[in-house]
Amino acid sequence: MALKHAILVSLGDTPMSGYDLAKHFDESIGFFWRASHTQIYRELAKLRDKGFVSAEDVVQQGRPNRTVYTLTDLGRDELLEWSRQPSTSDSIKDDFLVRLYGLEYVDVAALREDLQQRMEGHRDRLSRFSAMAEQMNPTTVMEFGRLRGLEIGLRYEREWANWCEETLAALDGDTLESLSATPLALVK
Amino acid sequence: MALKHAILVSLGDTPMSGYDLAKHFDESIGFFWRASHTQIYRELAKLRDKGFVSAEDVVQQGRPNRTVYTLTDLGRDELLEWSRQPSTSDSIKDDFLVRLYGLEYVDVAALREDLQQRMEGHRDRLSRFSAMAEQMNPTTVMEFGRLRGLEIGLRYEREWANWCEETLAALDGDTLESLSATPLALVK
DNA sequence: TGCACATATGTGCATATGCACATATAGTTC
DNA sequence: GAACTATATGTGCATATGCACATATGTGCA
Repeated sequence: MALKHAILVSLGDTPMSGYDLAKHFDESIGFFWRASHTQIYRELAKLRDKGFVSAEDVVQQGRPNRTVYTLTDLGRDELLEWSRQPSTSDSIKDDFLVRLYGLEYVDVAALREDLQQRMEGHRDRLSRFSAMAEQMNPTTVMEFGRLRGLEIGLRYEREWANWCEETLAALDGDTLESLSATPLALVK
Repeated sequence: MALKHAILVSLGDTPMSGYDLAKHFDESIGFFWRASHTQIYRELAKLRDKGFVSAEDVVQQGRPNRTVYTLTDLGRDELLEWSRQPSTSDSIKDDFLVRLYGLEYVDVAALREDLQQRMEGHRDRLSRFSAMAEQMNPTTVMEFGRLRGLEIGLRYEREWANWCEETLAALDGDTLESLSATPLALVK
């Protein structure tokens, strides 16, 4: 379970409130581990109880008060220990691919629209990641790691976007209809 | 939630027991949606209660009896309805990438070994998927969908394997050590 | 005045999921 | 004979996770 560790790493950059973390998860580290604000608040309470982070209330004028969390030395130790365990990539779970697997049972028109949406999403993220990667110029170990992470994200989005385009073309054409007639047409 | 639908689709191919399904998930559809046998048995009970599958006890000699499940018309309806909802790709959750994101806090030697393991896993699956794809020769709509699924899986594994190799090379070399001196060395 | 929005932090409930464990039959291997 | 493997189906418990909702402050807008 890395939510805990994703939070600790994020707080290592700079102390943050739960609200800040939620936004941070939406933008950067969220590509590797997404989380909702409810989960973040709950996890922060646990981390504080264990002493991995320290909490400080900050009074604000004009806005509600914040609780700002800081990574402690104990938290750093925890990160080091965690990094020595083998990583466990969470299983892939993709609704869309299950539908494709059972193509005969699904509404192909709906699938097409879904595919279009997907493609646009992948393209958006691809251009966003590209722009981010271009701005990066690693001078530290940390920046090197983040650029590598961005790099795999970029390739992931690129492959998916291309795959969506090809699949859409095959579904939009008469490939499906002609399948029984010319079975070899699909094998490139 | 597609576990339910992954099961229904699988049972559409051929009636199966929970045990069969668990094995099936380990081999084919599991690339898109992994599940443990406990989860499968629990889900089957729910699907039977809803009438999406029918159950039949099969007495065996020499081995424990089986309960074989068959997709019903109601199950088919459910699949169609499900396919009309927009798909929800489950969030990416990768321990390893979180570690890379917080590279300064982790044990790099351990990370290297982990990376090596990952690379081998991706290469194994890549060759397995390649072999499977070569054997496929789609003559039906269903087979077309499955080949497309295999295709994205193949690309996914290929990109990851390559990325692992590059990252390993960077970590094995003196890239990290020389970072402060030659910050531009990493940007290809 | 009322409403939506941004900030900020949570609770309750249902479901998902994994791990350890339980149980039973029968063949194979040491 | 004991241990191990494969078949076959489950339960109990803890944790993870998301959705809906609650609460509080202040700003901008119609």
